[in-house]
Amino acid sequence: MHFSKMLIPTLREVPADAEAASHVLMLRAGYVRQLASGLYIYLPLGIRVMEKINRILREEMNAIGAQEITMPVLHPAEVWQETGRWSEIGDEMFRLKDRTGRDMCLGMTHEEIMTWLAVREIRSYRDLPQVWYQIQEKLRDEARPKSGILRTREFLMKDSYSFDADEEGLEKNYKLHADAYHKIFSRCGLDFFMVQSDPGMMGGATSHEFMAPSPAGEDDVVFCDVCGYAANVELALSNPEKIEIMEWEFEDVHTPEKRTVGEVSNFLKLRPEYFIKSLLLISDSGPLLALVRGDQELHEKKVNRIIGKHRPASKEEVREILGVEAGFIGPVNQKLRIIADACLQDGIYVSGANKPHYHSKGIRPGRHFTAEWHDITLAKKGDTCAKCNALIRIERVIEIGNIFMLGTKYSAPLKAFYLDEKGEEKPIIMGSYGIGPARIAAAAIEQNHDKDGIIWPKSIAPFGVEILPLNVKDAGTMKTTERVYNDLTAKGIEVLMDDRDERAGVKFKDADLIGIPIHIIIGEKNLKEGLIEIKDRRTKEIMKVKIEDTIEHIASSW
RNA sequence: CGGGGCGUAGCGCAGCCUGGUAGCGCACACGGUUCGGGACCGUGUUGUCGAAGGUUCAAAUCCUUUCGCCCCGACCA
Repeated sequence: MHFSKMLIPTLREVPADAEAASHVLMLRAGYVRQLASGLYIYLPLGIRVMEKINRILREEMNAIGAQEITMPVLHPAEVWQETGRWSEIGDEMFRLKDRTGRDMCLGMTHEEIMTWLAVREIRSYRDLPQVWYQIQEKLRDEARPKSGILRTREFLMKDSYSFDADEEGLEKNYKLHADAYHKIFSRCGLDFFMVQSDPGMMGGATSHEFMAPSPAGEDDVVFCDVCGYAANVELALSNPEKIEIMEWEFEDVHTPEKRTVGEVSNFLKLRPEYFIKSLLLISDSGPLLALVRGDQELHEKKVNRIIGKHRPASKEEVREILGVEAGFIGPVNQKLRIIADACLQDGIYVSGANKPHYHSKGIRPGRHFTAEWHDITLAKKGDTCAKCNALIRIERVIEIGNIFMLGTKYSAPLKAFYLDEKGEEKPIIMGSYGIGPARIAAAAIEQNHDKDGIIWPKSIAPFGVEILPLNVKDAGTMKTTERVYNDLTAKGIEVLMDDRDERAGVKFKDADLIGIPIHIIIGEKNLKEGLIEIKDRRTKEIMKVKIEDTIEHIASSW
């Protein structure tokens, strides 16, 4: 491919709207352009990268017996109404009506439609298992598109769905997908790992996410380097730092105008770890008190799993329900249901005395109050592993893939049943598995770039080699360039030739920005000695090689 | 949806506070010199100042409304 014939609009300056490294570099190097918030145009270089990634996806999916099909992006509402998600999902779903007034939506995922197909085409246990996948656009009206192509409103997704007769079948397909995903992300040159995750609105019991470490990510993951425990902080279990137990006697202490843990802690000269933070929550079944240690944060999703939908009470509600101002509430003598973080079972604490401007010191959990004990705090630095007690690590990551065991969540309401060997009707057991190719590309850049530009892993680079003839007006240079270009092309290596009549500096800068892993530099001085240069984009090391040995050198480093 | 920031030439920005003929750099066009890390000199082209309404003799600038984009948070199959 000739550079001069390709649309590669590189930018010298950093676009004002871009923040994340991958976003800045994809714009500057001419891979994408933004149409509107969360909507991107992929330019020729961008398409090449996406196609490289998609090819790897297809190869690995086909290798586990998955079959590619395609699904419409426009869906009738009825299918989504049958599973209840039409009403469960809010503004994130793009909805519209067709000309006859029929409710429609744009597909944000395809469980319903895949199941719809399974309902019609799978009758017998003999038809199972099946794994179907597609690489198609998904549309979601994201509350906040961000970081370039990392979170967009329209995006490509490889989504596969497994259909099995029983749980063992599902587990097998789940494992096959987990293994395939490991291969896919390794082949794409990513640093990644698999963690336990919260199934969220997908439903189902077990799910894992594949995460690529990067400061541009949106999730935090807890790791234990000792036992290997890895989980999204959305559900990660951990033990807060242990504290020395103080043998205080129970007493009420005057704490005028001191309301927050910070204020009381300063006033009494006691570390926040010795406080119980009492929070009044309003759930569907009424008000209740949630207790966490003073240095901990309540984790809403964990609480959600215990009491269902809830919200924090307003200041007025606290006064109405508990009869005291928010800063002075505590667990002692409460008639409300109390859920408390498990770490509070041990120790002696300070908390609100349930009367204005007083706190109680010497509160002994179990004696002065009782509660339902759960892990309801957000895992944080300094906590120890819930499994092996080693110190945990927290890392920021980009979610690049996920796998869910769905069970019968979709097959039951949509009536996707099959007949087993005994002629009994049973629901199909399903799994769903997603990968975002654009996130692979973005994560690859986040993990592989330097101040000069992108450094693509070979497997997903838009071209294998870029040739830089420094002076296109020199006949000798161009003769050698053509020769090398043709030889490499004949070897099946994709080559970008910078045939523009530009100064050498411009070509070097653009080549570094674009990030093709190997550059072949052809200049007049070296040519006189029969040499060309091969440069490694990552290390910037340059090797001078005889013209006739070029192909061999490239091939051997492939 | 809450908080913050920004919309002026293709890109990056100044001008706004204190109203008075819209600027700078890059890019682009032409001429010349240059030619291995985003060259230099000269000449030139490019704008509904996001939009609407208002105040004023006069609005990029002040006021009101509105739209868009970015960041933080909430949310995120």
